[in-house]
Amino acid sequence: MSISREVTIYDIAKELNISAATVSRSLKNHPAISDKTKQKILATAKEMGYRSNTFARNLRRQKTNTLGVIVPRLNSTFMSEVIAGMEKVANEAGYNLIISQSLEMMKKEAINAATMFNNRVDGLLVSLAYDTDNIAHFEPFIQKNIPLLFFDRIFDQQQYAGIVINNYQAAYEITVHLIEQGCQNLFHITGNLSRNVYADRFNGFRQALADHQIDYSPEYLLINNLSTQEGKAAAHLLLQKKTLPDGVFVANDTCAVACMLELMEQGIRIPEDISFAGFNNDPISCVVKPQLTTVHYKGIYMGEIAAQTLIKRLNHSQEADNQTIVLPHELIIRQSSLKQANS
Amino acid sequence: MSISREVTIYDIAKELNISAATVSRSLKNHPAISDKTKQKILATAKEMGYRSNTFARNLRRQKTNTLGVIVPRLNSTFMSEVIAGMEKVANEAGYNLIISQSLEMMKKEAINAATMFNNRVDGLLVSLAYDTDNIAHFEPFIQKNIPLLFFDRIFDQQQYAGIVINNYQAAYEITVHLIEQGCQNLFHITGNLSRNVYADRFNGFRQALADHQIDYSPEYLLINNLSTQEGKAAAHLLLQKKTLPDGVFVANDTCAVACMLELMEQGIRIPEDISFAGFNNDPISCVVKPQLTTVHYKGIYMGEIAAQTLIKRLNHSQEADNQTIVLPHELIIRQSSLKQANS
DNA sequence: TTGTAGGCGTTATCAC
DNA sequence: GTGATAACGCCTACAA
Repeated sequence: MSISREVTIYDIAKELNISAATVSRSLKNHPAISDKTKQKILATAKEMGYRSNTFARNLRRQKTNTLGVIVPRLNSTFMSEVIAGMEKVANEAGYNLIISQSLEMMKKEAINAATMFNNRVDGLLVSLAYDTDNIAHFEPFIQKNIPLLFFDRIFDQQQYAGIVINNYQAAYEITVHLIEQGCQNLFHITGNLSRNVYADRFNGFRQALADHQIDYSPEYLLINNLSTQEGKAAAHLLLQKKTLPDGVFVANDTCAVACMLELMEQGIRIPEDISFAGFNNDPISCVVKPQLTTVHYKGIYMGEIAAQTLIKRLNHSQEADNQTIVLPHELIIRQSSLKQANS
Repeated sequence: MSISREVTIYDIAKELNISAATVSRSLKNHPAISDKTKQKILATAKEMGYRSNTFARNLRRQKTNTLGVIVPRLNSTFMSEVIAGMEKVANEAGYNLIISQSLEMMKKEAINAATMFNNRVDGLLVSLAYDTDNIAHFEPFIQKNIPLLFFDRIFDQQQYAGIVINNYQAAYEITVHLIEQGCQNLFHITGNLSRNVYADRFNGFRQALADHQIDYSPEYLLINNLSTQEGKAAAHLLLQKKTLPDGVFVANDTCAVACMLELMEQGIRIPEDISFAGFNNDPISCVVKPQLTTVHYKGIYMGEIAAQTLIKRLNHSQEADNQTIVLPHELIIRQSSLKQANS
């Protein structure tokens, strides 16, 4: 099967003995063209198998109708929900999504950003990598006034627009809940404290302790990458302590569940000996026994809002509000993972 | 901050008093250009903040370096792994990924396909929607000889290239395993039988029964959308049966776990009363108690292979083998969900 | 209401 | 080795 040349507006024009300009206008439904001409052109276009050439169009209009997305990892429950939400909104608004993952490395994030820049994305949505400590690699976007929007893992809330939840508040609430269940000896497991999500959760945790006259010591903090492996390791670390904590708040569910299961394996009773709380409301959190108390926030929704906000900024150009948007969260109390309820 | 015009190869040419052609060649490291000139050009290009214009390039070369991906849903554990794998391979090979979801609707799948076509993707990766019963909407790709590759949920293995696992074999094996554990009264829950994955799993199931002289009756088959809700509903349906099955094979883990949990809620003992087996090795399958026996196949790997295969076809043009590739799977036996082990 | 013409930034083909 | 030039397909002043 030979690859026939693409049909262009010139071919249509020639076929109908009119100008290419008229064809171009008709195809975009320009008001100045008579209905009869339009009709005729649309018909022949379809008949000849015409499809508009996005590049020529982009080249001409200096616009791509494409949004770039950079996330730490694509294969996490939360992130896949976010992406799903973004795709939905973008698709409905006629935008395409170019997606890439930094694999939690600032270096790859920078490379991805450069690729996005060269691909002339109209706007960029970013959730930062684990070790990103500056955003020089996004400078080109800022300088060229290409809308840049962070979500979830944002950068300097004051200076750069972002979509987040109130991690501080959520952590505070869930810690208070643990305290109200009778925990006095609380432990916190979280990620890199230079990422807003983890720093905020940690601060919320500390404040809750302070507000309830519970001492905090650095001994009660463990920083790891929040993976299943590290959760398991954390369990063993806990077991080596002189006094076992009676409550553990982990900054994500994956790690919380891994830690919980390993402790149970080692004979610790949950929640009788230790209460647990996680973060994210991952499906595993309600399947595990005992079920895990956690913080819920809707990934799909965050993705939708992020895409909407970016697109709005694209349309209304600069004057759109550059505020950081804080989405709601919700405590999911699952009594079975908490002390009081079962004792 | 004013948006300055983009730097082009002409600007560089003018700056250095050479021709644009030379600049173009230098930037692509053409061998015919002297090292000295190259050096000079590269330096000024960087200095002037030049970035190549993808559209102009694409327009000229009739190639986009972009792969399209259409999946049923982005927010499933399996699919996010697949996408992660694809992104990795594509990225390394210098391709971008445009991703969209059909939300399990053939109609949306068709719209997405049209968008991909208009965006001139160099190739297309597709996992079919729940209700897709023909692939007329991919005809334009086939006619234009644009490589089209199905994965996981493929179409007519004989005629169209695809990446799959041997669903038949996997289902056969897991069913035999249930039988070997002592199950005599087996039930199967699966999805739309016009999708290869579900049809094949069903056939494997039936063959295993036949090979072990176990009767099969349509009463022992339930077709639903394999969601959590339907899993729960399935549990109640089972409870209404005159005789409870002693083994259930569900075509995915999500539904299997939901069904299991609901049955346990209703007082059924797993695995003493009913053995369970699922499919996919979703994280929840090893967190749930009792753990679920299941079939594992690596989403990331499938994504990588799919992208690699497509890109290979892109490079070696037509003569590449158009065979369907069957990837390995693995039975994950978790004794606790199976009768014999505990009884 | 329609047509003309020039340019968007690159690269391929010829020349030299 | 390097330069001139002509597409690639579309859009949009400006003209008619």
